[in-house]
Amino acid sequence: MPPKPKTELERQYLRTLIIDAARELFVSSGVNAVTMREIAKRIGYSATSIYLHFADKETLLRAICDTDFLSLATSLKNVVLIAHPVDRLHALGRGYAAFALTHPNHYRLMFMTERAPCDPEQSSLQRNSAEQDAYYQLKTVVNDVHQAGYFRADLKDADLIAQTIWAGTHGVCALQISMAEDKWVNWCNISARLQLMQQVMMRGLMKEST
Amino acid sequence: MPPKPKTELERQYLRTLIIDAARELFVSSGVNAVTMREIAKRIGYSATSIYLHFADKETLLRAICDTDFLSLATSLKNVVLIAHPVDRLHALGRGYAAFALTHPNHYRLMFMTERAPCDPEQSSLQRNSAEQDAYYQLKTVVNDVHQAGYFRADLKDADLIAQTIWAGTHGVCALQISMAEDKWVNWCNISARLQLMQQVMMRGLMKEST
DNA sequence: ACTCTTTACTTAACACTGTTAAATTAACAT
DNA sequence: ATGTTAATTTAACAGTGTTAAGTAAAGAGT
Repeated sequence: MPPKPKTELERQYLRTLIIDAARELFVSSGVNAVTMREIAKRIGYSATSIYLHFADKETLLRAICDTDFLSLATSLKNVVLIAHPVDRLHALGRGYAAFALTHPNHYRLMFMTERAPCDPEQSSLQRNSAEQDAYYQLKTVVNDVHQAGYFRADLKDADLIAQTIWAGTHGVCALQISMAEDKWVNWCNISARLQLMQQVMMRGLMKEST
Repeated sequence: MPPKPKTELERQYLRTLIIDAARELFVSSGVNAVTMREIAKRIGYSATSIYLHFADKETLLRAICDTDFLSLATSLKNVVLIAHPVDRLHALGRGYAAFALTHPNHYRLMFMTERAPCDPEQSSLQRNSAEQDAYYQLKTVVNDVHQAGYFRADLKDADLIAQTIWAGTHGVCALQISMAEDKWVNWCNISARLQLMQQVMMRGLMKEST
């Protein structure tokens, strides 16, 4: 049943219909379970129709990624309401980890999967936006803590500090996601691991107080 | 050209021939480039012959993994020669990161890829061996440092400490491997990131000295 | 010497994948 | 009524992991 010329809005609608179906599939069964034919079946189209909206599977996955980056940033947006900058940093870490562990498949796709490097030029997201760029959010809070004079005197590069904090949290989450079921290691409780990592980061980066 | 009955030794030889060919392929081109047919072509056999030695591709990859776990442990073996336990811990971290960054494809396969959980029972490696188990090596050194009284008083669980140190180093390496090319983030020098992480870990975990 | 079994291996085939080329069919413009 | 255009589908290609069925060589038994 072949239809009529479509408005831009209708195209947009179909586009998000595809993305949503693809999401749903891969959230529950991982990226390998997502096949073009399966996505198509879900939305009642044929597989080739997807190619009218996305150049290939990689591009489609990237589009999912983009919406996920946005939802990560959105979920972290409220930390700016917290008064004390160090508390903000803590909250950011907890929020980030919560996102990673409640959406492991998304997290894997966003930060752990081999993929063509993201080109900020052609992303739908805005860089250095407090609403859309989680890395910018982190860097902002790091800057706040820095300005407030909490970091050790020898730490001056906000990017370096931010990337180290990120790496620490990412390390705990990533190991949890890909190795938690592995019986070789006697894994401790994930909350304990997260908490100690936060503690270690803070103690390691900040001046010794009291 | 169909051959004759083979001795156990000949079977072993062919097995490692397959593993080596598969390694070579995936070291240079990543796991997706490794196809059964391509491996077979390399060693002059047909694809189905591989199934006489490995149940499926997953099992073959796991076998590669096992040899890589061994080579990681081997590369770290010499740190026991270092006299001071804290220096040992440092060296372990550096050695681990060096392995990760010089063998990114292996590292990805070992620690970042979705796969059926490793069952220690049927691994060819020995757990809790100073020569074959990198996690055991780490835990041993952590215990040494603990016994020498360097860790903060509230830190008592050697597994938790070891897993946190691991996560920190893993975080830096993993982000480097999957995101280094990403232009969204203004990445600092990888050595600087590694060094700061080590520093932060040490400062965060150990008593304040001098 | 001739069979018979076992073993190592290959070819053929299946069911699936992403992707492209070639129809098909509906709506619109003239 | 005709032609054009756009949305969609079916058919097909080249590739994947994997299995079933065949083939040929070596050795054992008589």
